[in-house]
Amino acid sequence: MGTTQLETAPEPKYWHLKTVLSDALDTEFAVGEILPNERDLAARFGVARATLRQALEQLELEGRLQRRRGVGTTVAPPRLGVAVDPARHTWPGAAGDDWQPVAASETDEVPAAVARLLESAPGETVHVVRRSRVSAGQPVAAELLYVRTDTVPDCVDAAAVAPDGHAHAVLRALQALDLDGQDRTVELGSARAEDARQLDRLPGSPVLVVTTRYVSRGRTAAVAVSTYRADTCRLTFGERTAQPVLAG
Amino acid sequence: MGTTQLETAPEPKYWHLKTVLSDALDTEFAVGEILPNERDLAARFGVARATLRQALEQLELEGRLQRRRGVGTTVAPPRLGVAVDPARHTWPGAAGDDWQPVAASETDEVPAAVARLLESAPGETVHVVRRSRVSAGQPVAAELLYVRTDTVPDCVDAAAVAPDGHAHAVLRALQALDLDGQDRTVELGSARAEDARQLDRLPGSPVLVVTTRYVSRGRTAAVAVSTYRADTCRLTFGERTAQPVLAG
DNA sequence: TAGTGGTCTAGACCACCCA
DNA sequence: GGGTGGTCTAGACCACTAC
Repeated sequence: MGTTQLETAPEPKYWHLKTVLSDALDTEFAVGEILPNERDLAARFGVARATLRQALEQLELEGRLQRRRGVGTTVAPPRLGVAVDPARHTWPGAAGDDWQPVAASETDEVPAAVARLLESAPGETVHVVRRSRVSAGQPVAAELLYVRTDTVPDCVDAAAVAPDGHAHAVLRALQALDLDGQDRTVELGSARAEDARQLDRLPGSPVLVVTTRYVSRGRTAAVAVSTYRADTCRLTFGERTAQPVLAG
Repeated sequence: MGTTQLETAPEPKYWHLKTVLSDALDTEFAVGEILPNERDLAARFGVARATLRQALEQLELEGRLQRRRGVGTTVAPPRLGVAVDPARHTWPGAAGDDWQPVAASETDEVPAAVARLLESAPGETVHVVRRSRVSAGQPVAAELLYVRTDTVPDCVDAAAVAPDGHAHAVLRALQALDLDGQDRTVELGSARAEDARQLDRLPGSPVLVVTTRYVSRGRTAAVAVSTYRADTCRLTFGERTAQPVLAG
């Protein structure tokens, strides 16, 4: 055994590539700068395009790169810190929140997980309000807010009154109720078609799914499913919002 | 124009495959059951293995599947709800927390983002404690806890005293301090080699990175970077821990 | 040793953006 | 129309697990 090989870890090519590219991004590129195209990069590193893409995908996942079909690959700015409920225990739609209602309707198509949280019977209809959150000029999150019909009884006819009045009627009705509290979960998901469109991403892009439960009079009155772009967002809890990022 | 084609959305094959597989998982498979291998599945659906894998990767990302090299692909159980600080404002290592110290040392290799939070000078050494979190019998998170040396001055020599005493000495010293508060961020990352090993995953697997800042006497005393398995974990904030999942 | 998922290749075509 | 990233193919070999 002449060859002393300590830890001949056969590091995958794409992994090594990712490291090299990551270092290059730190030292040789500025935010917003366009990288060479994938075919050229692959040739330069002597790998197949698929392998190069595997490295780029990881870097995009970590928020280091931004890729747009027909345009190119650019160096992404640091992730945007977005506050998830700034410790204000308020209903959605309260004065000063960062969401804009987009549409609203009444439906009985409630995802099973949401129906369970709402304690709604199968087939029971609920209000559903689609909202959008914009921060620093770009869309960061899409939301579906599910509200039990019986918690906002005054809204039953309000929908018919104004063309876009339904969303506002529901949100306004919520403000009048007591809010006992809220709790929240965060998990990884992939953007469904409609959310992806709203977030200006491709379907299947990684997203952070925040599920918020609003409790009133000891019962779950509403459930919000908020879908944040995982590539560009850093969710913040508490006071801090400024600092950049650690990922990867 | 005889062909009336409303929205001929050319849905990618892997996307459609994902939908089909997802439905099949709901109706025809039980948790823990082993799927046919990738080559057979690809043949059955008439696609290349790479395409089939693209669908499987998404389903794994959403926590629906679990894949292990040399073994096979199994149906994953619902994601595990793990509480991220149950609203108890305590130092890490407080009685009853779910973390186990693994190792500790003093180092000056502090990630830039952490150094910024700690307000530590470049080259300044800090204590770093590696911890592990196990829930329901499986590892769910790996953590690196960075503590300013000057906030726990009694630890300088404690490290030499006991073989594994360093970690405990640092954690014990923290308990004696006043804790003004903490704040937190959550973002998507990919597991680095050491974390991946600790989490029983491959390097690069998607993880949820929780960065917690501990403030004492108006200064940042410690920063914890906790890396949770994104495929198996749902982070919970607040009281709720039980309910299953919505993702994808 | 046989079977699994993980990596990699060298092509091809498509959808999209912009000049 | 030319260039970009996105999808897809049909192979090959490797690393790991279990028998």
